[in-house]
Amino acid sequence: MVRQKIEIKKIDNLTARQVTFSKRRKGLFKKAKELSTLCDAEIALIVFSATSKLFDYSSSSMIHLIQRHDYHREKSKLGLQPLHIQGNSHSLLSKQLVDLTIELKQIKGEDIQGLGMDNLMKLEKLVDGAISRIRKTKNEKLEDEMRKLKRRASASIPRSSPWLSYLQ
Amino acid sequence: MVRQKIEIKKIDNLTARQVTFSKRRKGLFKKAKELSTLCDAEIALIVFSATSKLFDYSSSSMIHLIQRHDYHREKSKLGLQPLHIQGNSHSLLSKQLVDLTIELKQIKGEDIQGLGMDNLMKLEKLVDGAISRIRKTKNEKLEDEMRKLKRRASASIPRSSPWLSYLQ
DNA sequence: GAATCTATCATTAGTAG
DNA sequence: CCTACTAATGATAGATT
Repeated sequence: MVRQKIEIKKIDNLTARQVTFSKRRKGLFKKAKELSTLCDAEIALIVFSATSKLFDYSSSSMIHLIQRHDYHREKSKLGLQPLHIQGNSHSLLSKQLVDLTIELKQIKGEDIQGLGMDNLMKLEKLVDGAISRIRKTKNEKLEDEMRKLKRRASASIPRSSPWLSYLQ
Repeated sequence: MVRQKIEIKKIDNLTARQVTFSKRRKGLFKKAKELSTLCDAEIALIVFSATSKLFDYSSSSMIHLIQRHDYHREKSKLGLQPLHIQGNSHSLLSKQLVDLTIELKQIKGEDIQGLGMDNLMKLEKLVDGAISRIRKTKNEKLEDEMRKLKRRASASIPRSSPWLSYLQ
């Protein structure tokens, strides 16, 4: 038989429904992954079959995405409680977590599309500072190692040894 | 121009990425709804754009699905706590908070005395990547502004206007 | 159930408005 | 930010194994 266009309502036939579920589920997950890759989006997808089997996918961590989702709702829908976090200390923690996560991502140079020029320049300055501190520390450590090496060397080798003179 | 098959990796061009995001996101939500209807499945879909905008869909209640998801994890991954339902998740949250805070400090180049050479070099690499991404984004934004300006200019000003020719 | 096939339908890249 | 267009790619219904 040739393929028919189907109407979007529950498929009556059990076997046909299961087959379609398996095929379309696969397609859906594929599309979700593609969107995440192509457009740098964070995606969480949860699917329960009619028989309560779980299938899920998340481009990063499911907990993080779900918390971010809550956080968003909390912010936007005035005063609406985050959905599954009880008590204020908890939601405060979760808010801090989301804020920190965002800050961290931005410092890593991710999720910065939404920033304006001014914030981008602030970020650049911050990261510039970071890298110079990191390099400074690296150099200090290197010099430290050098000094140790040198001390050990001059203790066990005659001072006149020519191949170490460049350290002195 | 004729359509090309595209490879699944992050789209470079900012505008193209946004357009594709909008189109494919629409398609993804449609497919999710269809699957839910056709096969009687429960589905939750959360999408964050690169600019941190939230889009979501749930065939029933989001909270219900998320809790069901947690419950499933709890059962299957021996003893792993449900992620955001009271009780111990509090300590889990605060541990994450502490870890994140430390990571953030170190990326800013603070509190790095205790690190070894290997970790310092990893940090340097990370921050190097960050700064180039930040600069790239800055440039994209600049170019975008330029393009807009240019378009507006050529639309409202006779093409022969000499003082804008450098933009063309 | 899963894999394969293929005619058909559905989505979308590239572009313009 | 949409909407619309079109040619091409991609997904899948229905059947078979």
